[in-house]
Amino acid sequence: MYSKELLKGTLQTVILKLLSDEGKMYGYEITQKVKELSDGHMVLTEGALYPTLHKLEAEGFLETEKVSIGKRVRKYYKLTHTGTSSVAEKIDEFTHFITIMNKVLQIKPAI
Amino acid sequence: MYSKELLKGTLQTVILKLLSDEGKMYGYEITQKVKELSDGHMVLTEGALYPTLHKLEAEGFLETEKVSIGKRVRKYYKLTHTGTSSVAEKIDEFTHFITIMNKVLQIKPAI
DNA sequence: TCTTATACCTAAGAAACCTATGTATTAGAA
DNA sequence: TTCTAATACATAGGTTTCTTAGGTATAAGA
Repeated sequence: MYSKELLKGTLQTVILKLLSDEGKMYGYEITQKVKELSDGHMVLTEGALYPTLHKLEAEGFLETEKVSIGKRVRKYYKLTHTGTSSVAEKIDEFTHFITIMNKVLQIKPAI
Repeated sequence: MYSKELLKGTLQTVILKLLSDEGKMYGYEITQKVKELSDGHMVLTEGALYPTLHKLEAEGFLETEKVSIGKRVRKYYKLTHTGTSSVAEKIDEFTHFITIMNKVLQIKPAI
């Protein structure tokens, strides 16, 4: 089991990248996709996910579309233009961070 | 400029690894070493560093030795036995974290 | 019928960090 | 010689981000 502390600050990047790849997703779908891609190692709690989605929407990175599925309402999120242009930047930030950490820790690049 | 949010959770790992390599260091020395190794990209603020050092000491990972330099007192930190055996574990946690993030973000391993 | 999965959400608190501030010594430049 | 920058320690208050815990409701399957 590894420290969840390391995940801090990565949630926005993960959400934006997934939406960039998938086009549009709803909250629950994002939690499942993350679980799948990480082989169960990364689990997004809803208490972290939903506030972050709302924040990204409020800041203009995401926009929503409500879709009725029977009596239930799904809320789909997709990238705005601003959101789209921020994805590459977020990924770059992350890879840069890893590069620096590898230097500071003086370890071989992680797989 | 990259987000400082990503650094959260890495400070303990950085401190323990540096002390593992260097034997003993004092606080100010650690800030300088990190700046040097990261080519100026990572800057440890004192408001983050000192509380973390005190915490690691209180938890038994570090022990201290005071050395007088003229009228000034330097506080050297070094790993305890517990601290030494935790270093590899911390590094493993970090590399595991990167592996998972690369999967989730579906990007090529960072340099 | 009962449990699990799906699907949304918020509130309260913890943890880690930054900013700002304080104190004091030493070295170097003007 | 005086002033600034570097060295060296430390804490207080605030912010951000996350976890824990709880709430509501529909749908599917045992």
